[in-house]
Amino acid sequence: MARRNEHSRDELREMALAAAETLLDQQGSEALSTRKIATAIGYSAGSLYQVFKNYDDLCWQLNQRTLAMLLAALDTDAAQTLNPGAALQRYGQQYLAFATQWPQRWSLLFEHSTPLDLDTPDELEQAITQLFGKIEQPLSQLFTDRSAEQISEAARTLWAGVHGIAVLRAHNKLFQVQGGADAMASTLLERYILGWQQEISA
Amino acid sequence: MARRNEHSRDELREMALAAAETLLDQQGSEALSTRKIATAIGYSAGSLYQVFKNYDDLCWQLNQRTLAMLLAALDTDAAQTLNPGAALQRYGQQYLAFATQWPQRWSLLFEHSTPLDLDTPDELEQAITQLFGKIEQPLSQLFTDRSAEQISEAARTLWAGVHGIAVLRAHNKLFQVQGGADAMASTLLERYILGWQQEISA
DNA sequence: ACCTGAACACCGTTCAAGT
DNA sequence: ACCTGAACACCGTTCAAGT
Repeated sequence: MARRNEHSRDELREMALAAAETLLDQQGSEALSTRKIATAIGYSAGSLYQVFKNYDDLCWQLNQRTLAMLLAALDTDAAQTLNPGAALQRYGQQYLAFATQWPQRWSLLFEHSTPLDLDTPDELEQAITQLFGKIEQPLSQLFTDRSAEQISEAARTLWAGVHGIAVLRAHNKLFQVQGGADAMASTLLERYILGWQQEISA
Repeated sequence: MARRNEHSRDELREMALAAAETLLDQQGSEALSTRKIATAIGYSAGSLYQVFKNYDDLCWQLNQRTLAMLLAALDTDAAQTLNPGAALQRYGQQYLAFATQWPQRWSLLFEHSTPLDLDTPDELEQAITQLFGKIEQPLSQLFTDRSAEQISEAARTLWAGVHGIAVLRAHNKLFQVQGGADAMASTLLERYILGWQQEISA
């Protein structure tokens, strides 16, 4: 049957991704399925394969959108008006706030691992580089006489640290204190920076 | 058919968990299934429900075993012969090494989230408390005049930080430098401690 | 060209029926 | 009491057939 052509390929793709995001937010990644997405937009499951290579590809496209949202949530303009230390603190809080606001999208972004592949979408890599760049900027203001490699390693370390706090909070059961994540991220950043300055002066 | 009774309940349970671990190590959590486990031990899938409440329960029991292994991998006896800073460094390296050696079991432990449940196995909570205790011990040697709450928060923060590094390395694509994780964990611990000492003396 | 519905090979889970 | 095999309600994916 059928030859509806009511929607262009791009429209279909957009509808599918939007429906997937709603399902993801409401029911979690475990409950997400091609059949549910198709039903939600009034198409058959087979139609999705016009627009997505497979389910894995669909997840990557979701993750790309999530990463774009995350980058937008890290407000670089406002950070640049602050002193470097405060800018880092602000990024950390914004990162934790994002993970709180979009727990399911954020989980999919970091837990969906493509099995043994060559690809790793190029646009995703670029977005991650952009994310690190944001953190490197205030760091290089604070540590002017450190090499780019050292700044880069510190940015990755601090981001991993805040990420770890967000991960453990997202999976609950690891902190009894409820509002502790913000304070933990704050002291992590503060003490790391203080400690690094100490190293330099030594 | 059948009334074999060749194995006791405990034997069946042990066989199933061992087979599940092998499948998990070889094919990852995505490919793990009750049907494959049952086939591997020569039983029907239905038999597993004698011994496990459901698939989720099976995963929890796997995770409990993984957590016991992890605790054993953090060698407390040896750490106590070291100075506190070195002991923390050693725990960090052992944690990263464990995540490298058992990537699939370690992933399941931290990514398997039980959906909206009341339970959270008690034994798991206890094991986590034990894990934090190991980190608190050297920390309280280094910071004798800090409260138990402050030591506890620092232990959780440092562990979350090292965990974040392990998570991002496990999912690749976030670090170009390959051997960087060990160095990152090392500087994270060192600078945090140095920074905290700075705070105190201020 | 676009879309569907049936088909295939998988899931977790239950339960009547067999020993 | 223990265990199975069929059944049920789901999956992702493909593809002949329809418009």
